[in-house]
Amino acid sequence: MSDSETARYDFATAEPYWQGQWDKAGCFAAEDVPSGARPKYYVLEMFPYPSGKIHMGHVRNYTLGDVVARYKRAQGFDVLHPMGWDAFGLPAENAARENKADPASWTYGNIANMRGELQRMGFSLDWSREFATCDPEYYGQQQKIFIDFWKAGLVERRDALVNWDPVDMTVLANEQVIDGRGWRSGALVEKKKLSQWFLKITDFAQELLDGLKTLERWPERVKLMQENWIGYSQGAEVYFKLTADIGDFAGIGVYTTRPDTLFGMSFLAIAPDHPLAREVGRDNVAAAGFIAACASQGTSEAAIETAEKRGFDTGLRVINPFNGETYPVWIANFVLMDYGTGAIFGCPCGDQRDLDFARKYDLPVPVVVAARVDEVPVIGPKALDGEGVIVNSGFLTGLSTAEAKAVAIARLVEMGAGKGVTNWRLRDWGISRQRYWGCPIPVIHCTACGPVPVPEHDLPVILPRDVSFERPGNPLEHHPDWSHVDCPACGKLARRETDTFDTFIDSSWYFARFCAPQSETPTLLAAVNHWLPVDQYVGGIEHAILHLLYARFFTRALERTGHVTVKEPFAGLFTQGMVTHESYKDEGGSWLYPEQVIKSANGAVHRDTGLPVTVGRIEKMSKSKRNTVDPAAIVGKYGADTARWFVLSDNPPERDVEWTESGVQGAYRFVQRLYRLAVQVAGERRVALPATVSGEARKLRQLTHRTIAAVTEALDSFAFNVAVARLYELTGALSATQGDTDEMLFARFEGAAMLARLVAPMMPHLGEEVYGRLCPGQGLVAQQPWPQANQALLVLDEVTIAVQVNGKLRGTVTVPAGQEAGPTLAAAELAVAAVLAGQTIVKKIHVPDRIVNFVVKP
RNA sequence: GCGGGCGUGGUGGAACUGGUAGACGCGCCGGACUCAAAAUCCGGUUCUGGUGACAGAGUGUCGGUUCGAUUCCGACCGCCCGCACCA
Repeated sequence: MSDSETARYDFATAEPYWQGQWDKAGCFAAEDVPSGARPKYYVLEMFPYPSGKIHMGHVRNYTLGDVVARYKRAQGFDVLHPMGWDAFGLPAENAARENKADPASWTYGNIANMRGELQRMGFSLDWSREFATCDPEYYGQQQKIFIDFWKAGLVERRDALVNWDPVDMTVLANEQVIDGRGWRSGALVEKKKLSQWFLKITDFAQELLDGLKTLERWPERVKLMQENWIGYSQGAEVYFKLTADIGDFAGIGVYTTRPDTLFGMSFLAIAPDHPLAREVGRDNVAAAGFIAACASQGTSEAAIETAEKRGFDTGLRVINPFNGETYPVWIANFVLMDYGTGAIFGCPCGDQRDLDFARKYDLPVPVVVAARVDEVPVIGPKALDGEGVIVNSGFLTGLSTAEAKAVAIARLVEMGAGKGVTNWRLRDWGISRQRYWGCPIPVIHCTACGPVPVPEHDLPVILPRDVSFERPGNPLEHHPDWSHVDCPACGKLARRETDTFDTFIDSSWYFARFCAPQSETPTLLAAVNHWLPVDQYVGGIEHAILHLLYARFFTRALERTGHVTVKEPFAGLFTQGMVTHESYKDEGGSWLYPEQVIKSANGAVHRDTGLPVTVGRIEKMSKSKRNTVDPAAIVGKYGADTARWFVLSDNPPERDVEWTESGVQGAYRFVQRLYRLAVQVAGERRVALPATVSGEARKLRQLTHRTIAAVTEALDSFAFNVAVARLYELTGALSATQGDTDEMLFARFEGAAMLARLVAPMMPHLGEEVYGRLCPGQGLVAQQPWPQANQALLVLDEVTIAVQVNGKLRGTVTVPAGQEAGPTLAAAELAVAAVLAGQTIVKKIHVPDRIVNFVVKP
């Protein structure tokens, strides 16, 4: 055999060929409502935004999911593994403004290109389920869902303050406001009150919190982040009477988690945008000035001055219900209007912020918390915000802080001055966006009837394509006639809502639509009933809160409105790390692409100029730093399997992986090595399993079966890098074997065939190629069951165990596996006789098949 | 500030419920093949001392529990992530 010529794996031919074979055999197609009896497994990766090209993050994300999908399929599961496009969003509008491109054409063009790139990776996807969220067939169903939510009381319309960019004439998300200016226009952002649609996620706050406990296969830190975001807190609402009414106000409601410290009150503070503050500002110029100063604080100087607490004494006084004394009312910049009631009672001894404030304005600091009853502490610069004993507090004195909370609340209720309440950090979800490229909100505004839902027979409300991006602002508002419609209720001329949905809605139910993407209802109950929840969801940690929380809420709302039958969408979640790369700068400080840099022993130089290049930090691949590697180029040079193998092999998938050229070359070497091995073994004489297998051949068989067990365990626990290591090991051992006895030929063939099947979830094309050569005519690896380790071969014949003296390794001894203590200890003693000479053995420890330890003294 | 996580060779990392630390990959060193190169194959590679068998040290630092600690406990140092005046 001329191995140098024939034994070169031509991935460029093989990869498309096997993709065609899978397609022809329908390997990855699932049914909406399966007729078979196989158990179901739904694998889903977060679907991509169609930016135009796939990047390495996609390669990693979809490779991880694909390994799971292929592995579960081999284990006999009926696997659903779909793909689609998160296709609405601002980049399409920006492209329209910059290149005069139509957002729809731009988006669908990008999708076509990315679909091709994904298909070249050989992912085991059911492409017949593909959809884009900008398809009217999808977003029309979403409009139906919205109307159902509305009918179920989960939708509200109310005024809200938004970040308004006066140049772009659009609403900005918080993260689009940089130093108080719009990220695109650079204009100073205004706070503007707009009538907006809200989904009542807070109705589910308790359920969303409790539900986290049921998510056993979610990363702890994601659950913790959601828990903090939901922000459960328990406390009391306390009502303070004003000594004199002002306007319509006779008193102020305050939320506190520390009703036990009410006797330690020093002042009451309200938020600058509290209605009472505005009332005070009406005829108090100084107060109005302070309030205005606080309002502008939200912008550029905010970052600098955050720590500085400032206040304004209104001159008003309130009465503490517990001790009847009066306290001043301040307006304070650190009190937030949208948490609790927008007002606090200040207890400087038990709260650091209150203490800072009291010190600054020279307010009293009554001491009401102590470590012990008989010890009244002196308050320095630190407040006593922990647990303790209540002192100087009338009927609460002597109680623990926990007891005092309950007693205080009971007394407040008795007095009619307050009650125990639960508070949440979570806010309702504002879903209106003044944007074009999104799902139209299916509402008609009538001056007589108010907002009216678009009747179901008029759905979908289709996004018009004849829009102009010449003017700033939302093109839907400028459209000559789109918004002019008759009111569905009274028939008079009315106006269509021109806002579109937050695109997070699009991704909040796509997993349910994938179960039956052609359904004429948003979901097909029989299908979602079968497939949901998603068994394994894979995506980036950056979605730990928003997307994953919205999807959890949406699923509960869909359940309430009868669209799905589960409460949690994702039973298992895996969050993968980022793909990183070195960054490079030339002498002028400009970023360089990796392919512009040549590295040698004396440092890095520019490919064209030969000038020195600075090698910078390893950072997440990003276009701005030019440290990107294009998957298409890698696939062209090394093939899809090499790219897949590399992203799996280098480190645990939850961590960031650094893309290195030498690492990829290593992966490519392995591809070729495995292929050569297979060609060699395929050319050998084929024998049946001999009656007995011993010696080297038996050892090889044992390694093969240990590898099956180890790879199976590694895949079950997402330890793909460990699976890779075990496969390298088996390949190395197979290459090293010699001899052509029947037993060796059998052992080698078995090892190679198992290797093909074990490697197939990770490198599916090579797996087919190798399996096809070894086992011609036996079908596709993609349709083979997962190999089972032969238990008899997992039991070792003999073991080499460590022999320690006083816990230090002094030798090893090889004994039959499972041998009992007596003979093992005797052999061990012999092995370390030199060390034991002249010592007295105090104790002999024997852990079967593991270790022997002699405790000695002179 | 609050909450969470992580520290292992030159490097990415492995190590089951405490039981031979460094699997496997990358890099590096040496060798084979070749006119040469590429490709491939073989050997070595934690550190220190020694030609060597071997000896000593070693999983961020210090201490504890144990026959035995990368693993368990305590304190400290460093790095990363999330939230951020949430009353």
